[in-house]
Amino acid sequence: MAIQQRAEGLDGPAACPHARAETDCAGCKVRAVSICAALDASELGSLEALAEDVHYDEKQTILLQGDEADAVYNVTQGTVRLYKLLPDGRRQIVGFLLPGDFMGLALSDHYAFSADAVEPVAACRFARSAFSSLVDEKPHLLRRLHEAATHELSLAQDHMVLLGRRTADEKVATFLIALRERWRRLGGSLVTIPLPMTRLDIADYLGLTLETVSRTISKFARSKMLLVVPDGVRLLDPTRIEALAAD
Amino acid sequence: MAIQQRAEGLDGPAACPHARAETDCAGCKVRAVSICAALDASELGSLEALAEDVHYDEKQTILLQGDEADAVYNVTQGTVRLYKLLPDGRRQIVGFLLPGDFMGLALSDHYAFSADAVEPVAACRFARSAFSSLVDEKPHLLRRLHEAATHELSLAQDHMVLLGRRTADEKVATFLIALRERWRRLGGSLVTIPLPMTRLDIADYLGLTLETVSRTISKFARSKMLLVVPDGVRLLDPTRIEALAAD
DNA sequence: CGTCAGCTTGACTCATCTCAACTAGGGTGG
DNA sequence: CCACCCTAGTTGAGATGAGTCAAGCTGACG
Repeated sequence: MAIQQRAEGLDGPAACPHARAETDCAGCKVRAVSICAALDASELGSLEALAEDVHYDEKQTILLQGDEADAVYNVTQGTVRLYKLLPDGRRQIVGFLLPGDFMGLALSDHYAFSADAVEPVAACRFARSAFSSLVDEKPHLLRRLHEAATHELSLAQDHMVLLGRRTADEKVATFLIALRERWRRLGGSLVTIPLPMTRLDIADYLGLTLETVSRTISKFARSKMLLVVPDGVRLLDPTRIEALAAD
Repeated sequence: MAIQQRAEGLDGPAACPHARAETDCAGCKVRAVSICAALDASELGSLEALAEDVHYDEKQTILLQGDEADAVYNVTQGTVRLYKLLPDGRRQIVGFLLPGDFMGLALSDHYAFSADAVEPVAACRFARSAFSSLVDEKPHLLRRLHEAATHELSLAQDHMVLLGRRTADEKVATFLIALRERWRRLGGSLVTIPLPMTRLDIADYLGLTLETVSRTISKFARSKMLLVVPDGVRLLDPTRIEALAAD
């Protein structure tokens, strides 16, 4: 089952956040879908020299908003939530990272959001200064980074539409369809959508409460649009969900 | 008064969207705050050769989502709204552009949003192909573009927090304080905030209805936090508004 | 076997929306 | 020059989608 597949490959108990391990870009499963695809074999070598393989446990913090941005990351396994907090604790999740996704596009001095592991995560970590120098040397890597940033910006604008103008039903449906598409690109199923994040995570991503998310998913299940399975949902009538998610 | 200042300088009745006019980058009032600040005098010359001075009337469409992206723009005067529409007509404004702001950061094939003039607008228009070539030749221009894109992304994430997790009062207060800061950088007043956009525009930016925006502003006025003036507001008690906008 | 985090469901509340009436300017044409 | 209209804004009264509070369920884990 697709859900279990994602948990495989985590090499043993070495889930320490700073485990040094030899990085193997050539054999990297997510290279084709990541920033690294911009590089040729020799450039990959210089990137590999910079990379440090790091692992994080479920719920472990990867970085905090406001901290000095001393590294950028490329997620290779697991799911990461990126979020911002208001002073009183209200949280808005601004995105989920899946394998192949890059964190730290801004190359700025301080992180603009916090990040932690939704489930066990593996990532390539690059010292910011070294990565930044590499970017300065390789304009096409910068171009790729810029493309990634503007793609992110476009997704952010789509998410604004969702947060500002869509109903709870539409929000949940849109979330499921978009997530299905992302898993599909990573070789996932078209009908079973893994949901490694909690209902609260989904709620904080969609601008809802966890109860509303739960009720909405239950309603979809009651009307036979989907089936709730452990750590995910299975779409029974994708057409109706897609209709709710339209545009 | 700051509000009238912004209307000045529009050269006469030539408000046709494609009026050719000699562009004068060296004497440009918004150069220091725009993308163009990345260029030296000689580079400015090659940019100037590409630039076309265009004007738009109030409410005039500048570009439409989905259209082939044949140009990028730098706004020099006026205010532009960027927005996305849902199939049933619901609208989310994803941003307002003020003088100095760049439109078309993505350098992509098709526009991701629509844009029209809130009030009379003047802009420098660059053919995308020519601009893209210039970017390829000048890595530091690309770097500047990337910085602008990641800054936009950061603002977009802040806006997600606002849309997903803030109350109507907080939304309006945050909008006013952020807009004041933007006008201030352009030499505007600290107490009078010009609001060239309608209540409906503000509502569609904040994920509210125009009635809620109007009521909220009236409430702020009733509690002596601000004074409603023609085409804007004057802050009487900035501290309390800032408190509502905190973080 | 008890505890606890995650999830579901119900009953009730409330912030915001909807519908509607009314006011104030600004522009236009008779 | 005034009457009309149209857009923008304000305000009220009532409706409602989503939130809040609370109880209970379930499976994982020590």
